[in-house]
Amino acid sequence: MTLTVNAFSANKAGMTGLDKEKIQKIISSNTSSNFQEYSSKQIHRIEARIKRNNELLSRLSQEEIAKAESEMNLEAAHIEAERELTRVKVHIDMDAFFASVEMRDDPTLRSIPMGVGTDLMLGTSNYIARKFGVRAAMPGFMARKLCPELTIIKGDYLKYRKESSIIRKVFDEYDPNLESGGLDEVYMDITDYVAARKDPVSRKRIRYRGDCVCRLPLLSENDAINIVNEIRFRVEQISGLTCSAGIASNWMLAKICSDINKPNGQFRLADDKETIIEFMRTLPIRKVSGIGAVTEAILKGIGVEKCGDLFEKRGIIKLLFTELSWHWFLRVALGVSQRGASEETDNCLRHRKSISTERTFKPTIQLETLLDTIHFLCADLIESLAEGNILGGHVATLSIKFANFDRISRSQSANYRIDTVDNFYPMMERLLRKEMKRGLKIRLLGVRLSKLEFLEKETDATKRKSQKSLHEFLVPKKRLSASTTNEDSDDLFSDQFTIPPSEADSTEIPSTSSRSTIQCPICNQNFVYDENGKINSHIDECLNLEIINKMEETPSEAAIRPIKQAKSSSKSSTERYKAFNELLYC
DNA sequence: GGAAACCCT
DNA sequence: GGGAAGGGTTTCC
Ligand SMILES: Nc1ccn([C@H]2C[C@H](O)[C@@H](COP(=O)(O)OP(=O)(O)OP(=O)(O)O)O2)c(=O)n1
Ligand SMILES: [Mg+2]
Ligand SMILES: [Mg+2]
Ligand SMILES: [Mg+2]
Repeated sequence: MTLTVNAFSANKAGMTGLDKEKIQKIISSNTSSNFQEYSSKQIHRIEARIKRNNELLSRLSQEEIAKAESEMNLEAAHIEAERELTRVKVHIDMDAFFASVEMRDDPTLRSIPMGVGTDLMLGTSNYIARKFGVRAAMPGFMARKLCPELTIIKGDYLKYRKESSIIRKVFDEYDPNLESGGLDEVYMDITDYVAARKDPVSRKRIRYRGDCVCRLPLLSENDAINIVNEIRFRVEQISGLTCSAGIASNWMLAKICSDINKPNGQFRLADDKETIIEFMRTLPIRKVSGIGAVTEAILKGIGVEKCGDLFEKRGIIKLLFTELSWHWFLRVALGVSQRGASEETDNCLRHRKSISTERTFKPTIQLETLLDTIHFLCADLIESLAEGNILGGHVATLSIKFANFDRISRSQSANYRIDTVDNFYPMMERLLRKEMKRGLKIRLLGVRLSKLEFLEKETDATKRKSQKSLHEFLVPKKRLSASTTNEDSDDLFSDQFTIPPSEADSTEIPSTSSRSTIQCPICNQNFVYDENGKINSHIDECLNLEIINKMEETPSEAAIRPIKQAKSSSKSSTERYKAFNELLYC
């Protein structure tokens, strides 16, 4: 049996038609034996699972399988009865997000292959680099072998986070209850918006600063496709960044669709059962969010490669997997989202569940240095709590990665609130000392707080959506009504972008207005009405200035960075973190 | 409750 | 020579 575990999913956007053999060769020939052993261990584990599955399978009688299959048929009928085809679900995902931001801000990067990250790891790459096989989650040094010309930019996480909040204001207008999946993507339900928008809306151009591409004013139609085009267009105007969208009757499908015409494109999957089932029939399972490298390999081990196979093999699947899993697999196969009469009473806004920080460094066994490292990590984490209105946590976890890449975690609950270095560090120290007895070199340490307590302020910014679980992906949670969502008082664009769908943007000159002067909605400067071009370009500049100001509002020191070194306010910490800093790779 | 193995960006 | 960092859920004990 030859097992393939694809660490990288096949055919990522912008990576079709690549010489995968050649790329794989270059990757393997640059893999250290250390990492190779780690990968082999992973593969062996999966092989063992596949073998076990096959043994279980060989002991099953045809009757048992037939019975399971008919039970699945029943289940499928239930799912089918709940198939929801009337919602307009949209997934929007920024194109090469981190890389696009860097390209926007430095024109010299626009025409060359580049990646964002470090020599050790890339967070993403631009589409030029993808042609060489360079992609997210690939070490920078490997990427250089594939593409010697590659420029690697160290990212600025704070910048991306700010960018994320800027574009989200556009999405918010179309669905105030949108759910976020990471910095660069959102899940929306624009059914109500589409229904509410009766008349075409004309919007004036808002040019992003710099020499980005600008387009003419937009006059949008009112169907889903045009509205999503409009959303993407406005995102580009406000940010200078492109995105791609998927439109379908549920989020699982929409997410898959947003990748189809990436970059800067969109795809709509028709909302009828036949189209959906045919779409799923030939769709590689890995495309589904929630099916990763391991599940792909395990399913392949029982002959499942396409989502359609999940239905074909439903009998054995029911017998080999947990109920949650087989149920979800079945829904995936059918491409079904349900929206039953019984909705979860549960919320849709939720607090984050944990906060963590970790560092990779040159493997060491020196206790002092390691202790200083966790001291730094603890201090860093405690310091970052305020930003998220977190008071502290009741569970502290130490994460260790040994030189051979094996990872363990050790956690401890407390009946008091862990909220200072003084009541955090000692716990971590104790846990670390215990594990040091193994006498193994360590390459990463991390600390985490969970069971968090929050400073209860009614600001939505402190809350976040839960990650969609297998089940939730297909069964949407009940949404808050729009009226329960508060306006951010410090929202720069609150005047511009909270206008009901039927009205035009305030950046557009009201055609019904007979006033002879008009006020810039941002700086309140007055303009004579017929100086049309003048006010428009003024507002452009004003808006752009706002964005720039906002970016500069928080100094780069303030929050998360991709790689943070130990810096300190006091001399003693400078000394304390010295050895640790020297071991940091970046 | 704790730990590991998945998953996602 | 070198393989990240942040967050989540599910499963097993
Ligand atoms: N393993 C990963 C994957 C992603 N990211 C970061 C960098 C990406 O820019 C951003 C968004 O992830 P996407 O998966 O959406 O990838 P991109 O936006 O970069 O590219 P695409 O155009 O394929 O969406 O998250 C990361 O740090 N590490
Ligand atoms: Mg993206
Ligand atoms: Mg994304
Ligand atoms: Mg997947």
